[in-house]
Amino acid sequence: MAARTTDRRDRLRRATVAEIHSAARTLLITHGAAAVTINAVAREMGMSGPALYHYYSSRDELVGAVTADFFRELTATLQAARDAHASSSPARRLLATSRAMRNWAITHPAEFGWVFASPIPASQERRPGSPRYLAGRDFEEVFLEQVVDLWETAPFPVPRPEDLAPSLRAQARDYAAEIGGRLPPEAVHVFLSCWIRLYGLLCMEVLKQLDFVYSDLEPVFEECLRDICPTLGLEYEPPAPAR
Amino acid sequence: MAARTTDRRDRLRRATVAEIHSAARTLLITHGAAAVTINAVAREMGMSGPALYHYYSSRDELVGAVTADFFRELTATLQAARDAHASSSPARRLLATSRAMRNWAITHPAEFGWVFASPIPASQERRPGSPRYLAGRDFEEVFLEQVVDLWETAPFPVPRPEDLAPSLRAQARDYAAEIGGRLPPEAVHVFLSCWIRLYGLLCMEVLKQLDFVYSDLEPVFEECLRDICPTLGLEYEPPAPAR
DNA sequence: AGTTTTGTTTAGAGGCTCTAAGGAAACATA
DNA sequence: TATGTTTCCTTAGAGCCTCTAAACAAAACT
Repeated sequence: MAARTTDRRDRLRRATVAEIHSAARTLLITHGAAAVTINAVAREMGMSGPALYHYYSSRDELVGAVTADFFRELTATLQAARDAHASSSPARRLLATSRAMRNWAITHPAEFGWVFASPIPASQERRPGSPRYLAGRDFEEVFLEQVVDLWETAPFPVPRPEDLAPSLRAQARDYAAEIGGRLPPEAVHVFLSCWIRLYGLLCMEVLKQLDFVYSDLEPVFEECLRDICPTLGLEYEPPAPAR
Repeated sequence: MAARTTDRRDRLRRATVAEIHSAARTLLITHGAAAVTINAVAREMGMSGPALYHYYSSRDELVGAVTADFFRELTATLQAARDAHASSSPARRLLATSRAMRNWAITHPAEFGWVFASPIPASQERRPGSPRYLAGRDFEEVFLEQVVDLWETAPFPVPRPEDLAPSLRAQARDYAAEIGGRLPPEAVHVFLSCWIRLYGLLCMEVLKQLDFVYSDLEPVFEECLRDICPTLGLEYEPPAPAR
């Protein structure tokens, strides 16, 4: 039976791919990004180097696939946080989602750093259609959808169109179209302002650009959240104390 | 005469070091960070690879030295911008310095990216005392000194100490001590909040983390400046139009 | 049973970092 | 001026990497 054996092959291939990713991740965590080489990954799983080229056509492609994995894991974590607060207020839900993001970042520093200070920046894997790109979209969507929800139920204040710089307005309009017009350009701009602050802070934390002064950035992060809340018309609430 | 010939040797050595840095920079700009290898740099200047090990004991050390170069160049640019506005208001001076930073970043994307998304993150060159570390200090100092000046002539509002999270207060106090007590901890915190926003935005721009929506970040940067100004008790002024 | 597809292996070309050993020039000194 | 020393640079090579090519085993299809 063609279908069954194809299935079986597929299963084996999938298992191998999973093992490759797992080996790569182990190497990343234990020996850093530079240690994730085709040869080392193969060695880790008792194979000889060139065999991996039957699964990925280059090291960059492997890196991109692993990155997409991490992205998806982060996205799933965010969705779980969101769902755990499905019946809370939008403010509490968005705060929980944001905190889940930082929590994943600091509990998975190697993975987060790998994704965001990617060793493979402008090359192959950032083009539309790549696994990495698609995973990034889904990630972003978790926040976007909550802001859309917010916008529809309790619209936050936005600047007048004429107060936005022309080039900014054009770019916001393009993006608004790209997300299916779920937000008007001005609301897109507010969303992105918040996003930049949140995301920027995490990137700096993970790139250790603030080490020279702050080692514990949790209160800085909370302050950032507190700052952002009014922009989205939300009421800040401190995190639930550890239980 | 011993002194003269030693001088001569020193001069030659310095010239070679300069040529090494220049070759490395050319490679960085034209072929990206990965192309800056010991071998390629040597080849670029008609030498054979191992010769470079008479100047730097490892690739990492060369990378660190070049990074420090870039840092110093950026710092000099900032100082020039500051000095060009020596007689302007503190607000105008600080805005000019900030804009000079972004200007250097976008006119030298390879160098800025090299410095901030450093290919050599936690390793050797980030320890205190390294060229890279010292250069980073001088860089930071350009902004710090202006904020100190501001604090002394027109103190900006700061949170009450009891409004800062305890761990934050402790960290701010340490840093305040490190800069010779020129700012009280609360003012340190305000300074750093601004710094994080400015610097974070530039890092994200240069890491192309915002490409998915904004390609021209100039207006976003201006908006960030406008946002920061009141925090430091300054009046925002738009940039002088290009002449 | 024979053919194709798939997964793997070894061999190897060409790159990299970095060490080791040797030669040549410039300098210091008798 | 002749001799020793320091400095700079070379080639050789070990060991890592990516990636290609060719050979071979095994499973799947016909």
